[in-house]
Amino acid sequence: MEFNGLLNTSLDLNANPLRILDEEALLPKQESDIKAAVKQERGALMEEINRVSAENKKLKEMLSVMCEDYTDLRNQLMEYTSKNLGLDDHDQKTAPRKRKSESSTGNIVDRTNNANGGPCESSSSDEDSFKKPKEEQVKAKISRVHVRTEASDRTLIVKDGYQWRKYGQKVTRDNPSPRAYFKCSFAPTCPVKKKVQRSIEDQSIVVATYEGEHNHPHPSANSSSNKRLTLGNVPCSSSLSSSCGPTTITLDLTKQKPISPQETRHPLSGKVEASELQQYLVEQMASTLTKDPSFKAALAAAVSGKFIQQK
DNA sequence: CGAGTTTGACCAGCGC
DNA sequence: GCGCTGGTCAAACTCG
Repeated sequence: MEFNGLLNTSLDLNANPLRILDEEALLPKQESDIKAAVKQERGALMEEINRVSAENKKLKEMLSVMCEDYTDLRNQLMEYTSKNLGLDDHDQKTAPRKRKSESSTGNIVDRTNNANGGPCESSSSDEDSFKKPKEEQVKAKISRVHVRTEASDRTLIVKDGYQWRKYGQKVTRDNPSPRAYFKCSFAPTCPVKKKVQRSIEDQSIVVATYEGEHNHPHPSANSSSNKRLTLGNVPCSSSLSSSCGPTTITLDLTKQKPISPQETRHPLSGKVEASELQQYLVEQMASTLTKDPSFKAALAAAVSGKFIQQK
């Protein structure tokens, strides 16, 4: 995947000495020592340009390596996902019985036939296969969505367009953040449940786990709001973050930038245009980097360090 | 007043 | 069998 074509990785750090030189060239200077000093400064600045250019090139290379790694990982995920779609039954038969929980491995069970299809649904798991004999044959589809919210926002609200009724909240053992339980209240017969809990690793990320399939149309199918998180009948799950667990998707709700309708589909749904995906990812990466104060600070320190070295 | 939320109690599965 | 834990229930409460 070629991201470089989409990215202008040049860094304008206001370090362009030519502007200064142009101004200086306009000044009438007759003393030869001044000219010599200017010459010397020009040489130093040209050297600085070379250094910055080299650094820029290095950063470009790093970025392209990152992009290649991402592409590799993505391809591996796609292969893994497509392979596993047919392996669920076998895995379940050979697996040991386990407690009903996704906490230890992060795995989430999908015991149905993946009727949602496509690379979005995935994640076979061994657990849960022998327990709950009274459980219905139609076991709920389970998918997981990671949603990035403002860190200061302590509410456990994931706006996915559906209407939810909270029926419980519990503090779990392995996460100090409470877990909220929701039922779909849009249709009385809708069996879908949702669990929402903040990520233990990153409190700004809310993890929403969906169980079941809505038996009614999306309530906001015609409205533009809430479309962003709606990835099909049940919010689509796909992830690069977990190679063997449930597929997940991380969405950044802290950005208010309007998005095009194409972006409402998950990039890995297989139907989205590759160029759109590229652009989306590049925007996400750029946004993340520019928003990161530590990245900015490190960059500023590196650049200022270079200037100080010159003096 | 109805719908939604909160929260303590209860239940069932699991490990020891 | 007991204790721990996650999931659910339902009465009390809040809010529009």
